Amino acid sequence: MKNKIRVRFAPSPTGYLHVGGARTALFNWLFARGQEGVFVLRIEDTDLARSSEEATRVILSALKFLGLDWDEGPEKGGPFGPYFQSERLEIYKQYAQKLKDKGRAYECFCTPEELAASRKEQSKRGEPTRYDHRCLHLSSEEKEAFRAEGRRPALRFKAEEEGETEVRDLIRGKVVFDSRQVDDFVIYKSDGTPTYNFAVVVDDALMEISHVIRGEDHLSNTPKQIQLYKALGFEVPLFAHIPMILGPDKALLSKRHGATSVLQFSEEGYLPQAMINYLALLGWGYDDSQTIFSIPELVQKFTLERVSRNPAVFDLQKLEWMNGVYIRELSSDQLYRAALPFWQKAGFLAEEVAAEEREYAIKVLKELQSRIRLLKDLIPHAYYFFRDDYEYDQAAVEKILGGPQAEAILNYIYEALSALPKLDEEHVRPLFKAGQKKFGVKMGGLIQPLRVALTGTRVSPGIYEVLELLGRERVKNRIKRTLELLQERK
RNA sequence: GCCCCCAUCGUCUAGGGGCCUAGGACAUCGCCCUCUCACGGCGAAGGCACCGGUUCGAAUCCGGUUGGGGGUGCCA
Repeated sequence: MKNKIRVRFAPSPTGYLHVGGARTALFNWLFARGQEGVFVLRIEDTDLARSSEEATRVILSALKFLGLDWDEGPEKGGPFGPYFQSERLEIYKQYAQKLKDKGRAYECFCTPEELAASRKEQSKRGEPTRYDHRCLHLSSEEKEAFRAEGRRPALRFKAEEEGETEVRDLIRGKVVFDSRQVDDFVIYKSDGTPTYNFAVVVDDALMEISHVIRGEDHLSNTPKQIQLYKALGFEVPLFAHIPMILGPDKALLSKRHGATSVLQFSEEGYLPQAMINYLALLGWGYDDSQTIFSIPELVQKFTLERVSRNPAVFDLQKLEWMNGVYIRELSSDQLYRAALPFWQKAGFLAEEVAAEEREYAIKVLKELQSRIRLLKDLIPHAYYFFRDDYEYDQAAVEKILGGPQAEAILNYIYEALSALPKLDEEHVRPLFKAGQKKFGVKMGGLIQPLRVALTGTRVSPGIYEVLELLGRERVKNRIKRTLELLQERK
């Protein structure tokens, strides 16, 4: 069981799961699934003030929405638990003590103000900002004096004084840092909780993580962590730092660029397959021609070697396009199930849907399927299929129904339709043909006024489909209502 | 300030010395299909940041410049 591939996703529950985190989770998941490895989920909630259970729940449900299932972690357990850092505090304490015993950690009584002043000085002199070792050789008397002042010490790691620290990165190759860049950083805060850099090393080592796949923002901190691994006698894992995701302005993607929460995308009607496919393509590519990948295909084809090194701009338009692709791939039953919550929310369908209504809904969906990119588009696009109280688009009324013949045309269609045995293309088409001659217009000259009358808009599925779906009663009522509207306008 | 990473069409990318007069996808524009809108089909425009090397030959290798991103916290 040694040398088994184990990866982890370790979010801190301080908010929702954003697309950057989702992409990191995805790459870990793909790597694990493709290598028969284990995907661990660990919650990094050491910052009690900012972490919440609610955020944890939201993150879990976002991962579930995407279909990124974990082998060990919350709700699952596993042999390397607990998987919440807040439940591992005793463990960190032990390893901190170990460092102290080895002389690789020491108490520091400096105040934040003192540290800031020192950094400012160093920066002014053009030197790297690092801890000045002020508390490295404190005598017990000096420590007592500080304690008497009421100062609580933090614990600092005694970093290496010289040499180089190498990060072996599967995506970037060997990255070398001058060890002097690594200062004596804090591993335990004065409030008695471990810092990120310390807890992450202890956890990754104890959980036997073989590959640390995470955002590039962690690359610069990696030498610190490697020094910790070595000081603690742990084996150093392999790293893979994946590029950041940026907004259109090339700044780090954040809320101010719009929706970045996975669950929010779900609420707007993005499909998980589309999210996965799009996210996979942000920072990873396969060959020169393929952009649509099924999830099994991604699992099979994903490799860290093909992850790109440069940051990627999040392109919402491409995601939307891709969502449209996946919507068009859905079977009518799948599409119905996806649409149901949206139409129920809009009041188009009841909680319990009768068989007949379901059948009607599926027919409407069939017409709308190629016309939408997000499930939420289904609400405005389907309004007139479910409700009679649609509004008329003013521009459409002006332009299409404003002509001198509009009333006559609608009257003609009203009469002609009433006489037809069935409102399908076969029966209706000849009627339009005749109308063309009668009014000296093209097909559109008849169809557009009818469309506006029936839907209130200039955009809809084909007119024959609309007629058939609405049925004779509704069609007649709507034409009549439109004619009344035209009367009023005079 | 110091350190690290990165650099191919507007965007995501293919490319890893000659197969490149640089390929694909989204977006844009045009044409076709057509009752509108989509879908679909066809086509166009658009890029190797710059400067030096190395080489018979550089998008590809090396160095520098510039630009972007990240880190530098008792946040993660």
